[in-house]
Amino acid sequence: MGSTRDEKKAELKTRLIEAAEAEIISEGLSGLKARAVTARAGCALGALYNAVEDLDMLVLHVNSRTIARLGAALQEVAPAEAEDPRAALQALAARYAEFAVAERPLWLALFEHRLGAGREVPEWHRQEHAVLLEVILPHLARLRPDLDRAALGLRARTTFAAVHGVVHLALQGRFVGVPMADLQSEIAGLVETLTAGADHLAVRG
Amino acid sequence: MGSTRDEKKAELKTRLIEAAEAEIISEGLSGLKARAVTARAGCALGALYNAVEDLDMLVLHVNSRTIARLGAALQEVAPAEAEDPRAALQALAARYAEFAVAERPLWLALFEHRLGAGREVPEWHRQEHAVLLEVILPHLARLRPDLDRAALGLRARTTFAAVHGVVHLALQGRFVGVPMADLQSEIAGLVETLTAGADHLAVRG
DNA sequence: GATATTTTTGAACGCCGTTCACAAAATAAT
DNA sequence: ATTATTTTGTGAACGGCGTTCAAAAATATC
Repeated sequence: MGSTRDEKKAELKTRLIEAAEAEIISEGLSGLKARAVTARAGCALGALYNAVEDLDMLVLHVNSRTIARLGAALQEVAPAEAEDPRAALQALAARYAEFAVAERPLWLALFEHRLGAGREVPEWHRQEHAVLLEVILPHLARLRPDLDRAALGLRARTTFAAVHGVVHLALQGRFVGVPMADLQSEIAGLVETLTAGADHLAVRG
Repeated sequence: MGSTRDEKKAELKTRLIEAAEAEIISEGLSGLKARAVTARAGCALGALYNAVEDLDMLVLHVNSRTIARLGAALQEVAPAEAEDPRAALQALAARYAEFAVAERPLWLALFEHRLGAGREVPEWHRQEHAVLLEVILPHLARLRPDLDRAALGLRARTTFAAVHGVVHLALQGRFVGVPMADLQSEIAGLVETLTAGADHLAVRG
């Protein structure tokens, strides 16, 4: 049995990630405590720092799982071969908001977590966010045949960020945010305006 | 001298707010420490809790000043009587992004600060954010005469949040964010698309 | 000047993330 | 099977944090 050690190590890591996920769900990201996580995972406090670098990295692993689920949910709703790009973008935005509302604490952790001073998000995790742009890109490309690849890449980021901003401010309950009751209809209105404008600008050149 | 006491009390509070502002600028919101603030303000640690409720409330006072400056900057750039609503919205969005870039730590504090569990942002501070919507509303109203007052109020929130989202993700340096070098041009493109779409939808009904 | 009130002070408290000397366990070597 | 070696688990201890509070200093009132 040359693999028992690595197996147990990986198992503990998984248990810690799941415990952290559960803690974020019930207590929020700011309520995530090393002692509570290790207690829930059934290990000693110090074991956390053997399994992962520190608490920040544990959050990154939770976020990694969340974004995988989010990406899957988005890819499911609007395949790249979909006929109508406007309908596809509407479906994507609606699904994005649904996910954020349904999994609020985990979705918030995705965007509100900050690494300690001077530390950089590792590249493997940065790349996981690419799916958020990839699901938009093909539909946006059909809508704006006048834009080149580079401009489309930027516009995909901008379009995502616009919808994201509406969802984020609403979920935070900020004064300037849209009330939760109007979130889906406002996002639909925003995407309608964006796609109408895109169509108009593309046709005119 | 019947007023010396209240004067000194208010003076200390001001000094603490200014010290907190300076600390946020140099260390970021997460680098704000009670000991550093009181040292900079030239008072004892405990004095902070006599001047304000706690550190969170001190941040709220800093945010109050920031949003006043931001509101003034926006009102200056696009008076409500401006002729062209599309140009006005472009100018507002550009100015918003400029302010965020120029005062990054303070602007971030405005949107990333969270009160401790269960606590609510006091109403006086919530209302201070209204200016962000008020500067948009008249121009949006001209662009969308088909919408009633309630729908316009919601759409102002949505429009603000869309631009805000692009700026926020860019300033955080997130993977999905637009590169800082392209921020202004992407915001211009977003507003162009939004206003073109709004115009199109309003004309058709 | 004496008394009452308010403000200032900084040591102390409890909680936090993180470390580390040590114990236990698993693997390797003999 | 026994010993040696390496890895993993443990939890007390550390330093830093926001916050509190009894005592001291400062100010107001008479």
